[in-house]
Amino acid sequence: MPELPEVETIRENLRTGRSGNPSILGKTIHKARVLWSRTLATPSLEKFQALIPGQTIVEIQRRGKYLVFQLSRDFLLIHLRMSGDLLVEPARAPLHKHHRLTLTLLDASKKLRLAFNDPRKFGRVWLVSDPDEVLAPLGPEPLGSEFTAQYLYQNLIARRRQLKPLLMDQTFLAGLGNIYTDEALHLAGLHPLTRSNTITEAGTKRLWEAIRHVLLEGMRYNGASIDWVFRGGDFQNHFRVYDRKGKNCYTCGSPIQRIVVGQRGTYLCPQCQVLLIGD
DNA sequence: ATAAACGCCTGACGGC
DNA sequence: TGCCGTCAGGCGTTTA
Repeated sequence: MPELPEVETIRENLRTGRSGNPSILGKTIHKARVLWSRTLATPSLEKFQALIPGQTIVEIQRRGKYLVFQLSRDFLLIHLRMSGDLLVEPARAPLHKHHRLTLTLLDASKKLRLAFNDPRKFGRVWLVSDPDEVLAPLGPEPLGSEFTAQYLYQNLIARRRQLKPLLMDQTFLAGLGNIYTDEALHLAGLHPLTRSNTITEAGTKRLWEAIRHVLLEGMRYNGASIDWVFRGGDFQNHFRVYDRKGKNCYTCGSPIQRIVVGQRGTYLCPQCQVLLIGD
């Protein structure tokens, strides 16, 4: 579900507070409850419940699609996968059916609860002393200084993969998912099945700009809110191709096509994104 | 090296 | 109304 812009939106809301709830920065964790055991990737339940109490939330970072909670001693990493979300609620509120892990937080005035809600149970939580134990395999941040058009070109031509699955490979680039990849490829005028080694420098430049553009646009609209997981974003009203099968391309008017690439629904404009057979 | 198939899960939706 | 197939913002493992 959430891709980089949605994760960034959640991070910002947790840091600054939202809808009546305060920021969770500076709060101390009192108790951990794990309601679906597989949600906890590491360590064991016993160690987790022993290590968490007393640790303060110092800062919240993001790396790719991971949320990285810097605690006073350890790091708490959360990946929301397809359907996860993080909610701040009163500690005494009834437990929602889909809550998988909760942390009660001590506030000066009242008790709060940070709840990991995840209907499909794909999300995972790690408590580690070094975040690189989990994050090391990730590729660069698409909005970071390391990710230049030249870097992208060199790495695209070094492989012979289909563009879309390669862009969604988190070890190649960290943060793009199904929606933003389709949006970026359309904006760049590239077919998702294009072989990465056949791309031109000009095509790479368009792709690099498109990736950054759609991510920044997504963040500007606080991410996309689709399906039953509503988080207040608005980017779903600005999709150019995603979920627009049969509707007209805003650029050329052709009907948007839906194909399957790498087992994922893929939307493209057949007029704007022509597959060039090369190499 | 690359990619397909499948598993992990619940829920919404459309067709009959 | 109920049943069934399909689909869903992700990713790890196995197989080809």
